Amino acid sequence: MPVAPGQGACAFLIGGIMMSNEVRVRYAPSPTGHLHIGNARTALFNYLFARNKQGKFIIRIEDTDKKRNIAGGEESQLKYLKWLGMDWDESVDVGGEYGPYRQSERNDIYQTYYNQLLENGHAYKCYCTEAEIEAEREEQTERGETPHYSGKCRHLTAEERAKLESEGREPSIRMVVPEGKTFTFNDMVKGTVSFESEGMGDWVIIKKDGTPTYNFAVTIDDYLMKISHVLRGDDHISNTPKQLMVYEALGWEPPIFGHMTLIVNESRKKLSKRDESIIQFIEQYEELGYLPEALFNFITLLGWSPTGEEELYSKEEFIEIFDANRLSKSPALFDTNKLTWMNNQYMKKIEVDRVLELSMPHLVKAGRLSENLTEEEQQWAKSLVSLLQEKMSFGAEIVELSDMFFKEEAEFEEDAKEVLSGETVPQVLKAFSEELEKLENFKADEIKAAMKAVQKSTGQKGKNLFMPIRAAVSGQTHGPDLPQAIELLGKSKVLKRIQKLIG
RNA sequence: GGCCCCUUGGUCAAGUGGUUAAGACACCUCCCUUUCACGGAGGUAACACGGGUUCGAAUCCCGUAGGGGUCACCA
Repeated sequence: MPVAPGQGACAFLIGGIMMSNEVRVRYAPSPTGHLHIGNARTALFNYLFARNKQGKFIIRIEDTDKKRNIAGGEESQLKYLKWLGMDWDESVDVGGEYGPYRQSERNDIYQTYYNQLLENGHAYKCYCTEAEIEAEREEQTERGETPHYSGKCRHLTAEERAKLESEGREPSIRMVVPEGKTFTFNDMVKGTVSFESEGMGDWVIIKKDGTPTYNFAVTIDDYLMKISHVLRGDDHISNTPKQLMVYEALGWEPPIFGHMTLIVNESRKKLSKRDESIIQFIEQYEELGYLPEALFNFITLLGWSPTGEEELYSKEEFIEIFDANRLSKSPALFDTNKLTWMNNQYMKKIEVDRVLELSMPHLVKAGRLSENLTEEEQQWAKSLVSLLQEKMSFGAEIVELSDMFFKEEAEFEEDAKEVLSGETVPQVLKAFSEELEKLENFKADEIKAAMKAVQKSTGQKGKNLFMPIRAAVSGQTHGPDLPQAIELLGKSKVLKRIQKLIG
């Protein structure tokens, strides 16, 4: 069966031996910052694709721009990939047979190949200075042309080169862009995409400082690391022809490319790091007490959809059902609202102890609890979390949800004031406080019984019974299960609040 | 501006020539619960526009409009 160009073969014959073409994909972060949701999604789809195909998932660190690398960037990237639940087969930390996995350690490798390109005439040294190029660009712009390098160093003679070098000029190396050529590839998500070489301009593959540029390093590495599919963000699509021309110049078979849409913000633009409408770093979600499995689930459903109607999946299920053909072609907006809902779905299902773990740091930070709790306090905190668990969307929410339990006095909302102005309220509260006084243990079931007693003695029931009590005790008309909330509040605080109202 | 890509409810989205155009979030209503919440049942709401092709188009083709991406010795 013939295979479409650029499709790559699933299997091919070498010397009569059937070699299976293993799926090898990579996530290639540049350690310039923390793990971003957009990058996390790219990593996630690569991971899912690899695991679904029983292939390899590789992480390569793209640190060719020394100026932009930040301390701890690499560790942070790996840490949060792991936190989200991913694991990998080859990388800087676990090694692998195609290393090194840090581009800054592969300079000698790049050298081999740019020398090859220099020799076969696909690349040349360029002695232009930054100022010269800038001037050229300005001229072109003034003339209304699309700025691109003119290629003036392309045909330098050996003498001219020697002269420029004797002036102390450091060369960069540029790719010779073939004229009148169309680069076409079959994109896994977009279908057939093509670019004309016209107007591209001979681009730099090696900077003056000797380090490779992104498009060059990526090509060499992807090939040498036997990457079978390059699944990356849409913003890389216009880099593809540059990379294709390197593959071609070196006589290599390119991988299959797939360009996934970007995640956009509320104004439908690519997320910028400065965007404040959306929390952008995975680290921040961890800090806020989100669940990694929920985030994993949510991000996977951004730009990809399963066949059925179910939306909640575990990592294992996603691996099972992942199909790159179902990647969306149009950009997705990050809907915080839905993430919140989804995280709550997971929150309701996990063990109380885990919710407690997610909540404690926030209670401590808010000054509600101290770090070292007595056995009794620990128990109380656990009950509190357990009571609020089903309402929590993420850990940090515990602070506002538990507000009423930490205030000496209730703060009354408008609705609550209205409830408390009811005619029958005083008698209900009075009766209730008398019932509470009698209680030995002050446990939820006793409290519930006390309410029952109040109902009998006052004749008030339903809303007329519960709302005044809730409002008096919490200052609100909404909240968690009343008897339990009252138990947690504690006898003295509850009585004090009620007595204050009935004078 | 050049090049490339995209366009189904407010949002995420299913849909691959014939459907009453799924489902989820959000919103609204009702039911359940002696309160609240949970849960359950309903509801409002979409194929950007204009031409073709076809017996038939959200689906195919061509335009138009809108949006986005990218144009570095950044990745």
